Amino acid sequence: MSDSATPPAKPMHFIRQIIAEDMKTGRWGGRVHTRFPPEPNGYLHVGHAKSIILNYGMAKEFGGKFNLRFDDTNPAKEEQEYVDAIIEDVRWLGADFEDRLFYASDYFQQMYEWALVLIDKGKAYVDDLTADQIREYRGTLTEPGRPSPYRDRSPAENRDLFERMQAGEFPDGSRVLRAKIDMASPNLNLRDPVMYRILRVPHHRQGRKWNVYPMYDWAHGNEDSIEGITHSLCTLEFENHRPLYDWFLDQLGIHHPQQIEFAKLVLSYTVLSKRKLRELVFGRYVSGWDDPRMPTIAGMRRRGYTPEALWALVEEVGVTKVESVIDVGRLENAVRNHLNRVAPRVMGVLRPLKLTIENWPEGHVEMLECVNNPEDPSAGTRQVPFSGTLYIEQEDFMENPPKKFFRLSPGAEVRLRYAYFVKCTGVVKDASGKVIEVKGTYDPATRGGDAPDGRKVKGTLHWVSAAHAIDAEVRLFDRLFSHPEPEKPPKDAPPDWTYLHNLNPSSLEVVRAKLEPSVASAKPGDRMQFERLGYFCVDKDSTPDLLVFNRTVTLKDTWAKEQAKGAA
RNA sequence: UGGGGAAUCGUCUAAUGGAAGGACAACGGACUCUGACUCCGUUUAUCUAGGUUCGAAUCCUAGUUCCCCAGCCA
Repeated sequence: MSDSATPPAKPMHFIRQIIAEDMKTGRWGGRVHTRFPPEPNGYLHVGHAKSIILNYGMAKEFGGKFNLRFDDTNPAKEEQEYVDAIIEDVRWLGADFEDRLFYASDYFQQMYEWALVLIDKGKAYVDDLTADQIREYRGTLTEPGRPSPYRDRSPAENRDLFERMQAGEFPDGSRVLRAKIDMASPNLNLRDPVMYRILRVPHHRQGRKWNVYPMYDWAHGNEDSIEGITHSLCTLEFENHRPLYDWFLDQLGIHHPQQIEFAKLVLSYTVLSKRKLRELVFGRYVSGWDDPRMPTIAGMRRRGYTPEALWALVEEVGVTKVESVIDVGRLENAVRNHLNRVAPRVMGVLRPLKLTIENWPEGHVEMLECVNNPEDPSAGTRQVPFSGTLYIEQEDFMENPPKKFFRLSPGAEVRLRYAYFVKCTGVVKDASGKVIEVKGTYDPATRGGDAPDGRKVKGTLHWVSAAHAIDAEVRLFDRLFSHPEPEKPPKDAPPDWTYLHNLNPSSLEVVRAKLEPSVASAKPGDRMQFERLGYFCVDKDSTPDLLVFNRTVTLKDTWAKEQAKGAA
């Protein structure tokens, strides 16, 4: 086998395998057509990102098509705001649905006619039982259900009643249309599932045209069939629904896609259920759906995560039927990996400490050349001003340093990145004894950062020139929850315990930072590395007077880890 | 106590009867004008018990654990 000519093959996860096999046998006439079918009742999160990337990725890989389809079958819950947000998120991920933006509600007429077909075949009936009665008649997990007294109405009567349901003659909840399947089935989904309910409310796209709205199980296969979907990918909890998906399509005798279930992506240190995400937003625990601490796509985008990183993560964790929890560290790592390659570097000081160079010529300023991205020579260089009054990071100075502290301390010499070697000669303290200024001297021979005498220093510090630095607000984020599985109650949980008790009280810290002047022209959405600190992204809250940054993710910090070990 | 799924390093994932491999994490080291990146090395796994086989993560039998299902939500 040749070595270099063979690109690394993508892992043959089971869905890729099924599709590859179908392509080989020509099962769908050489077609692959997938879809992402969100309900517009909330924002998309990282779990949806997996589904989007999987669906679009398979279509793309096999030369097929991908649809975005809103499953807007429940007007009571759905809103245009969510439609708009979802479209933006799907596009941002790079999932190109071209002109195939669809709405389930556009198929309501066709579904209605198909329902009449089932009625005429004696496979569906109108039931007058109340919701409670239906539940009671359904039986339990271990006992079969009983037939509704209305189960054997004639097709003619059912047709009349169903048409009058749609005509608005009956109140909400008074009747439903049910499929006539098997009240004794061990699969509860097959015990005469409801196909339509009366909901005399306006639909966000259809207005008042409909008084009956289809249920998921009835609608979904129809939608897939109408669009010519070949592989209908969904999550594990729909496995129990597959027999019903198949039953409806078989009864109708229409195009019948294959439903395939996979395990959804779950992340540690966060929650992903729509209900809980809503609660975080509307309970004001976060600033909104796009709060950078949220696992929503909008939140991740605002925080500075990239689509490439999300794609890499999804490819790395694979696609299986095993329910698993992905360590959020893997996501962060994927983000670092991508940003390391593409993010320009700048210097910024998050917690400024004044450093005065005592032997620096009064008023003198030098422009120093700094590399924009060592991983990408084509990114070039920039000039950064250096002077005798600087800011360095507070944590880069210690008056009484521990062993292996390579940074500045009295008598120690360090390099200021791209600038000069500096030796600490003293400190200035305030009345409380806190160090408020560090004094030092520089070695003029080390301009650019190299000592001609071959002398080495262990530490290199980032810095900004005080007179030239710009101020910025920087938002530092920590995990929203302090527990890897925030929904899991502790052993001694009080009765009123909820996952909100695991909210991390210090997930947000805001600091005033000093940044090198080249950053002044940055625009919202711009991403960059602050050297030695992490990756940062300009936030939309920025004003002409003040840039606001979100810390996307820190750099790996083995020194911090070392210290944590010492502290423990 | 019905039905449907799933069990492989700490985590995620390969293997399709023929040497249990990779990624992340952890640990140790090299390199370094970012304690970053990169590179090298180390530790750690087939749910259990039987069986078939020259050979089992894979096949068979019995069991165990976990997840999903009793919405007029999707």
